[in-house]
Amino acid sequence: MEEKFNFLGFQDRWQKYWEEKGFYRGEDFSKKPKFYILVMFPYPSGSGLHVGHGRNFIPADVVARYKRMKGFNVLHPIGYDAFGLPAENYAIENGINPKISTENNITNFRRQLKSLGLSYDWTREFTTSDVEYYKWTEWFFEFLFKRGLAYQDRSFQWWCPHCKTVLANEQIIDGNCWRCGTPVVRKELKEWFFRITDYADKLLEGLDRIEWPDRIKSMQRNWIGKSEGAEIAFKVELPGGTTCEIPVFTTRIDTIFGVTFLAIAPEHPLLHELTTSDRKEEVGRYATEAFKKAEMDRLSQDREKTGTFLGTYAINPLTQERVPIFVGDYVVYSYGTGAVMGVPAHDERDFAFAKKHELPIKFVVKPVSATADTEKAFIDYGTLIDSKEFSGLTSEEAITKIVAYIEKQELGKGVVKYKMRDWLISRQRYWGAPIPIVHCPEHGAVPVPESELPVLLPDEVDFSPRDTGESPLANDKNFVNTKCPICGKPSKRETDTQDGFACSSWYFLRYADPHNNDAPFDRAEIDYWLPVDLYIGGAEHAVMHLLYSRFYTKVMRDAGLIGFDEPFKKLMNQGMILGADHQKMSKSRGNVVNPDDIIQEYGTDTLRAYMLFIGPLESDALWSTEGINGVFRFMKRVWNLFSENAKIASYISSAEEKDVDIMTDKMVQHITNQVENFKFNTMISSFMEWLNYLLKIREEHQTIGRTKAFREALEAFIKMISPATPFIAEELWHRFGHRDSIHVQSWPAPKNIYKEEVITIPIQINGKLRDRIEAPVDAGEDEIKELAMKASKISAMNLDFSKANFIFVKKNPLEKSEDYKGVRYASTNSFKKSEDYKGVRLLNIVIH
RNA sequence: GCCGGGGUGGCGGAAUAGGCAGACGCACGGGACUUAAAAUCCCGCGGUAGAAAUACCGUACCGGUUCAAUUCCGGUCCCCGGCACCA
Repeated sequence: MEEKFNFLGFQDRWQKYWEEKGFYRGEDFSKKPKFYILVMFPYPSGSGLHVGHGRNFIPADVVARYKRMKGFNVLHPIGYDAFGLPAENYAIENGINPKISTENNITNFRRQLKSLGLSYDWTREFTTSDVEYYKWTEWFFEFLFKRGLAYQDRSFQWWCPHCKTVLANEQIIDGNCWRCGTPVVRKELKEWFFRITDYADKLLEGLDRIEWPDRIKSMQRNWIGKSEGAEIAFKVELPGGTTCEIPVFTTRIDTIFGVTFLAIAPEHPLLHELTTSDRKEEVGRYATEAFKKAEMDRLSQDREKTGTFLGTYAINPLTQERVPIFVGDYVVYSYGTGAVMGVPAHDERDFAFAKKHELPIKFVVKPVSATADTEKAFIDYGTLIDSKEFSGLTSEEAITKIVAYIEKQELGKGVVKYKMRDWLISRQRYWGAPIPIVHCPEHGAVPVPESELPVLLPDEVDFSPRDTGESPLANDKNFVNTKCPICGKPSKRETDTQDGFACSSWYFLRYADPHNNDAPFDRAEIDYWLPVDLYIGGAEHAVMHLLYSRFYTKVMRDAGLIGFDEPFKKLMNQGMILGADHQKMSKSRGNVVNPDDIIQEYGTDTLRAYMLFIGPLESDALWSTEGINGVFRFMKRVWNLFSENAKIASYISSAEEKDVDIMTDKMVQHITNQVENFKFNTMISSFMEWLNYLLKIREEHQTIGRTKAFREALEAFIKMISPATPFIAEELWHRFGHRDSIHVQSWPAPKNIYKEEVITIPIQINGKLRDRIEAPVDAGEDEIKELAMKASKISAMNLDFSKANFIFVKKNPLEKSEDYKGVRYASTNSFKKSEDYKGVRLLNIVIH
């Protein structure tokens, strides 16, 4: 009886061995081609890893290990995104400094990551809350500040009453805080922003050059929200006899002849100036109501189009018509100019507003074919009517011509607007990278001199957050009080800290040169390793981390700090692992599965193989105990066959060796293809098929198990499965008598000693499978035709082949590519053309 | 509403680029081994009809192109994700 599959007996041993040997270190400036594979680094929470984390880390590790075997110099690093609220909240509740709890959590994370057999370069590990790291996060703040990309602004911000901090627009999901789900409220505060909007166009353009999922690209495009239109000013005669102008933004300047009113947002600065004295009370009441409503009804879908007349009129610059001006809360102040021209005939919202306030509806664009329906807005492009000299033009033509006209007449201009806002980066919390700014009564916001960085986060602080919109750091007099770097006058330090996303916006660069004390990184190291070749992480960061990182990268490139402007060449989003209740795994739901338990029961290799087998990398998958059992059975069968075969000392020969060799070659090609295409679930299936084949042929032909071909098949198998199941592979490899590690072996290539001689060809009659024949691999069409007509099931059909049309589907040898892309098939519609191809793969006989 | 993705057995899923639908695994049913159970091994497993051979139907639905469609085209329905009064 063979030895039991005792995985715990060798896992730790090999883990130590690999680390001592340093196999997984990325070698700076190696002559080998480099491959940088990165996973989104984890937040080291107190609850440790759950199996869902493996959904990301394990496939990435397979790629890293595969690439090493393919001769690449691989950089596969890991670190911790450690600044953030959970550690701080824990500190508040338990009085333990976040530094301590973070260190403890990381110790646990590191242990768990190692137990998963992940082949990280541990020499490059860092934590964003390390002084050595956040010094450079501060440095980057100043870098942006000096380039005019960081500024302070006092305005209404979204405040999370639970986290007691402001949030960036991207960090509000459906009106709630992205972290804790608490509804956010408006608060007027002076905050720090990064001018990401300056990069809107570059962020948009770069998306065309990177290999990212469409979903993420579309979310970013959506978020940036570029729209091209025109800005045009409407003149207003004010009650006092003076005049002013209200600029409006529109993407439909072709509808300007249909303007019947103007609407401005309640926040509009000209609101009171534009209101006649008899309307002041009413308008004031409306504006106050609107502000209140803004807090409550943010989410309501179809809000009523409320508003009220200001008492004043604006002049349509193209028609000189007088139109009433309204205030209406359906106008978004922060977009465009905060004022819109009301064209009820051609905009649904304006239509609803006009109906409610009994304003005229004037159609100036008619549909090209169908007749106009005057009971609703016609929002499509069409042909202009009643539009003076522009009548008869299509909307497209009219937009170009009217923009040209207003530019010539200096009434307005073509402009581009974005939905994206600047990134609000200050947080009123303790556990983050300090903002290295000193507020001097004379010189204003002054950056701390570079030589004095870092501004250290004080250890002894009263962490309690405040509702005032101040950071707990404001409690620490020693921290706050300082001198102005310019004039030396008593000044106050900035007490807000940076958004955690500031830390993660450049961490992928730091791995190239993680211990540099003189700079965030050395340019040569960056030029060697970056950009990241493959980045794997969750889709929840689509418009946060992934957008911010691209922004940082582009700024650095513009400053000449680095030589590329897109940090992540290829991006993949792993799906989530759902608990037994079909819900996302989380501690609060109580459906988490701890990898420690799984490893104890089944071993790391089984866990890894199951993670790969569970489904396509990008889709969500349900954790199932039955499922992992199936994979465990597979691992045990691998163990039994291989450990038994390891005892064979001398080989005999057998007639079936050729079959085994052909199968090995097929599988080598097939599995290589699957890894290259990240099809890990079918890759594991292929190993199962391969094992089933080996067990079956050995069952049928006792001697085959003792041949060289069989041993070679097992060695190819074990090498190729080693990225997925590194422990069992290493153990069996050594049992096969090898002294070196399996993880420094080369990836197998097909041997191509034998070619298949006979293949099975399916025979269809009128497109339906009726029989199969065995034929020589390069049999000609006539030969196959004869065999097909004689095939038992076909001949039993008594068909009249004289009128039959024979369609031979063949493989095309010309298109067999070098890179194991597999054999490709071409269907051939003309007999003439089919002469160019060899090797019939399918025959369809058409008889009518 | 707009954008993106999807719909295949009881379940997870497979089918590389139009060519054998359902690989592989789970669950289930039957059998072997066992005093018995677990473990392991063998057989079966889309639907309908049939004792069986086999036939017909079948990849959300309707239609089209093709010798051949899960795959391509047009339309419809449904599900998931994102954005949403953005002018």
